[in-house]
Amino acid sequence: MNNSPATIYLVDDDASFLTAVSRLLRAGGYAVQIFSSSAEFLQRPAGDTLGCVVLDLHMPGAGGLELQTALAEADDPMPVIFLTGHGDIPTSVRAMRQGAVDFLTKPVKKEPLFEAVGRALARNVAERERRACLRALQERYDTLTPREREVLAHVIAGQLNKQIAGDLHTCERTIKAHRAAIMNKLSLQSVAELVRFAQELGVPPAATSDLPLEGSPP
Amino acid sequence: MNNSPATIYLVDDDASFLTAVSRLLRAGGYAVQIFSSSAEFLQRPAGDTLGCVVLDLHMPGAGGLELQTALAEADDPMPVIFLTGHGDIPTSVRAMRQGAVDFLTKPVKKEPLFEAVGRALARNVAERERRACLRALQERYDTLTPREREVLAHVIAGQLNKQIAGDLHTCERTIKAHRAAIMNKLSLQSVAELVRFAQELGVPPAATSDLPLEGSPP
DNA sequence: GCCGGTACTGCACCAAAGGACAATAGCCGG
DNA sequence: CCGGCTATTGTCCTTTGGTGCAGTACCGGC
Repeated sequence: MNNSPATIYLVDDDASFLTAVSRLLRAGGYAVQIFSSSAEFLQRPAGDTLGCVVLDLHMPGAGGLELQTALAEADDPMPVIFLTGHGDIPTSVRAMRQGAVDFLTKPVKKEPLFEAVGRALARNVAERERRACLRALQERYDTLTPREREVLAHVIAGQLNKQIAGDLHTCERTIKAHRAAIMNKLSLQSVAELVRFAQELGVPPAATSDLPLEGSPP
Repeated sequence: MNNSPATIYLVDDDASFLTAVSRLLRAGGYAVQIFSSSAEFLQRPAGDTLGCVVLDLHMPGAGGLELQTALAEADDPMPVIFLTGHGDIPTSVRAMRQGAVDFLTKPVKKEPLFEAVGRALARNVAERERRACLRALQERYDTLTPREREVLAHVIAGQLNKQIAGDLHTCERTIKAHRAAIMNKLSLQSVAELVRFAQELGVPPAATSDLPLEGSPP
């Protein structure tokens, strides 16, 4: 199943524990990188590989929860598994609420660890896929000129070319030109696809001055 | 803040605990209903009020986690808070993973309980709003005839009337009629709105036989 | 100063969508 | 058996959308 290189990032201040767990994980076919503090982990070269983080809770400097918070703000956050010797229920609850995949206690047995790692990696795969997809869409959107984006916003609001022209103080023909450019650049065939495209990216529809009154006031 | 009647459903097999906590919650301005077992709670008259559930973990019959699972399958699930005397970390993790709002331990202090209840109710409000919105949309969708739904699926796939007619083995005029009926019944003005409508409801676009080949093969 | 990109605009033409009016056929309940 | 609903189809006409061709204007860079 693991044809792509999955890396487990182990962060713990207990050296003997690091070696023991890393040996276990490597035996399971994972690449492992070890860090003895939060700071050390945060300074790692920013590789963009599939992986997850296994965190101790109590460490000198920033603790596990702080590190988790810091990680969550990355633009490509990896799933976090806690693995600690001195956990309590409130802490585990907080960790889970902040999105941890699991919260395990030392000494850890093989099966729960591997089960958690498996789930974490599965989640990371899904998230990465999702992000890659969004990035691809965003890249296409970025090729649009500012004016085209305005027109796009009005189109996905369901406005007619005529209305858009009114709102943007220009003529219908111009809107048609922008519209054609938009569909070309995004290589879409229909308004339906365009709406879904924008929906995915969270592009908001234009505030429609869409009162069903005939004729625009001067 | 609580102008709508929020009800807390307390489920615990310890009678003295029930009275103590219910008194505490009532003093905080909540309506409270108490149950001494999972079975008793599940047999309550199905009221549709704003509320949340506070569950003990260990009870005769179905335990808290089982009850949580059962609750999650209701069509109007209430948020769950665990409140137990004999919890451990793995159980709290499981509870949180299954969507619990919080996992508290006895004896419980006032602030964490009220904080959890507040969050649970806030979540319930948001969920109910969301569900009400979806129900409203679904109701409108339900007024469509089967044929109209087929047409809808093709429209939101971005197909032209002509193509839809081909796929449904009928003529373009008929599609236009259905389309008009759809827009009327749903009181929508544009394809863009229609696409968003369908998206919200999770109506899938029709599998488009949309190969850009001119002329349909006989 | 010329080039290229962006925005804007006009005219003409065709395709697609939508509304008005009308009609046929099947099915169901009273 | 009839009236009402759904599904279907037709014709005619108008409005919208999309495209080709053409031309103007502004702006930043080589």
